[in-house]
Amino acid sequence: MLNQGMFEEQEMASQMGFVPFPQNLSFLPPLGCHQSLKAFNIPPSLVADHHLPSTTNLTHETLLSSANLKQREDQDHITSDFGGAQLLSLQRSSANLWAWGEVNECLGNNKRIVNDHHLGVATMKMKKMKARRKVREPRFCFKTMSEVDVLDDGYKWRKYGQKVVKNTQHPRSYYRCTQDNCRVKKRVERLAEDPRMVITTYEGRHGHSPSQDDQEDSQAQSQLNNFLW
DNA sequence: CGGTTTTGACCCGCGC
DNA sequence: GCGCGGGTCAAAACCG
Repeated sequence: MLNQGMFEEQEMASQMGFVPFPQNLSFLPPLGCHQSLKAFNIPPSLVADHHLPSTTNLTHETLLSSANLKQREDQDHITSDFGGAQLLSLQRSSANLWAWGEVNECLGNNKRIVNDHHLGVATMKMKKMKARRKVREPRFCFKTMSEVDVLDDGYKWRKYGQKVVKNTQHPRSYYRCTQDNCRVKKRVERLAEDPRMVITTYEGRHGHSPSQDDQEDSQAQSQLNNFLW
């Protein structure tokens, strides 16, 4: 829940026409998304909200951060004071409670070694799938007004699925980072109520930097956006 | 020809 | 237990 102070803060910032993304975060949103926001220079009119449109029973997603587990633990009582830029709520959502609970669980169980040699291929596959779905990374989500569905955030993505979700006319697309050993995913969809809005949800954290080429592209994109805005 | 997208099938979690 | 809906897989199609 946002407290009254934060509402006022947001209101004020909106009137000023700019939402400064906190630069002095010691714990950054996953995946270098802060970089994306910074690069895109997203004003409040375009970052209308931060929530997580998903199948989870989430009512208020946050622009959360996740440098490490301990910091997550400490965030329960933080009212996001980032050097005066109290514009992002840091709150433990139900979805992320679930996510972090599972991360903890997996960390605790990482000594478990299973000998799968005797198992059939199908069973192996199933176990892999279960293992993969066991860990749900923290998510970071923002909403922008954009003609294009996929914002260039400097990373290379490969689409691995598309789904029409219930009660929406626009399909949701699923992307995975193409970098080896990088398991970061993102979902892109258009808001049902306002198709001009694109909702991008990142899951996980990159363990690498964007490619040089893409960074240049991103800068070009950013300049284009600045021009348009 | 290699990387990417498309798309139907499948799996899993959840609510009833 | 069953059905529903979201998320993922993987083969085929596509593309540069």
